Formats: sequence, structure tokens, C-alpha cells
Amino acid sequence: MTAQKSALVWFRQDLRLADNPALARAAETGLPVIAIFVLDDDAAGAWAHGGASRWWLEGSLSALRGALTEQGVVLILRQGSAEAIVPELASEIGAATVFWNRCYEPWRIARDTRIKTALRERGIAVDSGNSALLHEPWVLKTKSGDPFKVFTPFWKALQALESPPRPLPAPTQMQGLDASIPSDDLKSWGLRPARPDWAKGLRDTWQPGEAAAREHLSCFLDEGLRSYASHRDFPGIPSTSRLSPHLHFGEIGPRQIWHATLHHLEANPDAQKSGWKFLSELAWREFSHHLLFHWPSLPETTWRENFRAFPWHDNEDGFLAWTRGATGYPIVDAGMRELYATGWMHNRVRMIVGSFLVKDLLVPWQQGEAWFWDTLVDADLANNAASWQWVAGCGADAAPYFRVFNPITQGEKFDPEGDYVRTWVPELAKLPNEFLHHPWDASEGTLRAAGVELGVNYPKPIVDHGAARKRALAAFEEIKKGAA
DNA sequence: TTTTGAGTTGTTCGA
DNA sequence: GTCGAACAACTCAAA
Repeated sequence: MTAQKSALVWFRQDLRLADNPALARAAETGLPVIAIFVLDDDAAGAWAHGGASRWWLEGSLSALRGALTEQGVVLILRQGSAEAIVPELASEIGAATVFWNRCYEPWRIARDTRIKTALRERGIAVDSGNSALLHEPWVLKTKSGDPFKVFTPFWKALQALESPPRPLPAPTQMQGLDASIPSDDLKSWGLRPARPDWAKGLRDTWQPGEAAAREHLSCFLDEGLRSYASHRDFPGIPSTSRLSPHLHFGEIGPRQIWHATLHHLEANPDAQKSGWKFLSELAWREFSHHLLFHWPSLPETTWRENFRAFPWHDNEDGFLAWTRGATGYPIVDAGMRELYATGWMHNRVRMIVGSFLVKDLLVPWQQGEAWFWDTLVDADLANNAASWQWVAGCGADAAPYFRVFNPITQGEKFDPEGDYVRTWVPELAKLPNEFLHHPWDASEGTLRAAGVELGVNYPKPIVDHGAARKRALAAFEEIKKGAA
């Protein structure tokens, strides 16, 4: 127990110093600042960090701790119930106020509300800010006061709003708390895999942390933005921002991205089209959070009620083949392997593999959602849930069900030179472009020359897409009948 | 209240 | 090879 008053900053999904309202407000108090991060898997339940996210989290926390230490602020690490730990630590250090930035997962909202009450009962104030969204998810409403269910009007309304506040600078004049407070050793949390060590691809691909995130944004604006609109759909061309994991962990904020992009456009008016396309993708992230906020069961329950009777198949073998990148459809397998190797998948390919799982294999979208949750470094409850429901056709503003992606056509259209497939499905690398996306149509001689033996070193297609498409449309007819 | 226009990302078929 | 229409209605959001 210390007599000295202090300010406690509780870090969650805002692992950065710049544009961090909670940290900035704590610094403004002039009181000694102490920071905490709590790993609270039990409270998260099914939505505790998946494997790839845990790998990222360790890097991000390590970077955050380093950056805070440079400012003289200690980051305390604790594992367990935040509901018990945060109020207790706040009392122990004599915190006048606990600062945090709001999170929007339903379980966090419920838990944080309880913690707020508990703190106030102890005479400790709570100050919460917004670090995660351009605007709070309750701000945008239709003229009749309802939440939006369609993206385009949501996006128009967002553009009509005043620009989001300019990002805050990182606080510089902070004073640490002069006290010795026990903290876990980050390594003891076992966030990174040891045996087996499956994280090599992640290490080779990513650099978690605020500094890396900022560098990443700056490179993207300088080198990638110009061609974003025209190249973003081609997974073989590195043209997307790849900021999603940094955004999820709050190593960079959407307001920083928004203003940096607008600033870039001032000097580069020819990038207007790409710039606004990019910002609209940021708005999709906002829209997902808006949906999750207003429909908290979005991650679990089919949003459109008439889809609840959909005749899903119990297709364990199909699901397993999908997760392993062994469906026999090269673009699908390439995507699933990219995901497993790097913790990330190109957006266009996410749609293709999602459509394949849900429509060709008739596997419930929640199984795809769960796999992505475990394997994506950018796993985000709002984005993941909204996107899976979108691709399944049961979400808000969903793809019409009859829109079934054809994995061959999509491959030929968006990976015409086969760069993407050859990278992730090397056993097909020697096939000519003509057959790369449908190797089963190649002659024996062509296959032999390319070293491909279907059913031996590359699988035969696990379903016939033409037949699977018909089956999916028939399943759709069934729920239509049910609704009538 | 009623009307009106529109709705991220597609595929197939037939001319 | 290319092009336009059909695909299925339904719901949303604003006027």
C-alpha cells in the first residue's frame, strides 16, 4: 500500500503509445503512471485468443513494454480474472483513476461494466476513451434512429460526419510509479509455441509492435496506395495494406490511418480513387463493429432468421481437407496454406475459401469462423463474424445465396499468371497456366511433365464444383420454402 | 404511410 | 471471344 496517488492505465486492444486516449489522459493528470495488461482467457470463453493471435500478442506486449519503459512507465503483466485483478491492483497502488480504451466484444462490454462499478465502489474513478474506432458504434444511425444494416448508406453517413478527431501524440512527460509491483514474466504465459514450433512462417512474415505498424503504414502509403484500387484483388501482387493485425491489437489506430491517408492524398491527388477505396475498407471494419455492437449474438447466431433452418451437412472430412489445404482446388488450397503458414490470407482468397466451405461443402459458417479465429493473426471478433455471415449469405448486406464463387474462374481471373498458386502449392508449380487452376483437365502427359500425380502428390477435387453448386442452390430453395 | 431506388467483391447461359 | 440478361425476391433507407 502506498500513500502516493497514481494513475493506472489498463491496456487491452490498444497496444500503442501514440493516439492512445487512455494513456494521454493518464499522463495529463501529472500523477505517476503505471500500466497493466491482463491475460484473461476464462472471461473470453470461446473467444480467448487463438494460437496465431497469441503469437502476435507476445511480440506486441514485448514491444509495448519496451516503449513504456523508455518513458519510465512500468507495464505490469498479470494472468487471471481482470475483474479481480484490476480493482485490486488499483487499490494497492492508490490509483485515483483507472484509464482504459473501450472494447466492443459483448463479453468485454459486460465485464468492463462490472469492473467500472467495482472500482467506483472503492472510490476509484474510471475514465474510458476511444482508441479503436473512427466513431463509436452507436453514433451512426439511420434517419429513423435504427442501426444500419447495409454498408453503402452506412459509408455515406460516415463520410457526411465530421472527420474523426486528429490522432493524439504519444505522451512524453510521464512519471513512473516508484514502487515494486509483482509482474508475470511474459515468457511464462507460453504465448509462443515451443514444441512443435509452428511459428517460423509468422516470424518470417510479421513484425508486431507499434513502431513496425507505423513503418508499415508509411511504406504502404508511399508505395502501395497508388495502385491499391486496381491491384487489391490480385493475391499474387503484394498490394494490400496488411495492416489488419496491427489494427486488431491497436498498435495503430484507425484515426491515425484515416488522417495519414488524407494527408497523403493532399500531396498525391492522383491517388484519390485508391485512397478512398482504402478508406472504405476501413469503414467496413467500422461497419462490422457497428453490427456486433447492435447484434451481440453475431459471432454465434445466424443473423437472418430464415437461414436458421439451413440444411448444413455434417462434413468432417470435407472440413479437415479444407483446413489442410487439400481440397484439390488450387486457389482454395493456396489460400488455406497461406493462412496456416503466415497467419494471414489475402482478402480475395478469404472470400473464395469461405464460399467453398459454406456453399460447396455445406459446412456451417461457424466452423470456418472458428478455424480463422485460431489461425489468423488478425482474428477480430467483429470482422470475422460479420465476414463469415456475409459470405454464407446470412449476414447483414450479405452476398445473395445464388452467388456461388467458382474456384476455377476466380483463380483464372485473379491469379492469371498463377504466381499465388505456385507460391503456396509448389507441387503444381510446373503446370502451364492453362491447367493450373484445374489440373484434372490436363492430359496425362502434361501432368507427368509437371511432376503432378493427382491423388498422389496433389489431391483430386473433393467435390465437383458444378454439382456442389447445384446442391447449394437446392439447399437454398429449401429454406425459401420453409420461410414461405 | 407509401413509394422508390438500390444493394462489395458472381456465374451461367444463350445470342 | 464477348456481351447482356437472368438469377429471387426481399429488405433497407430515405424521400
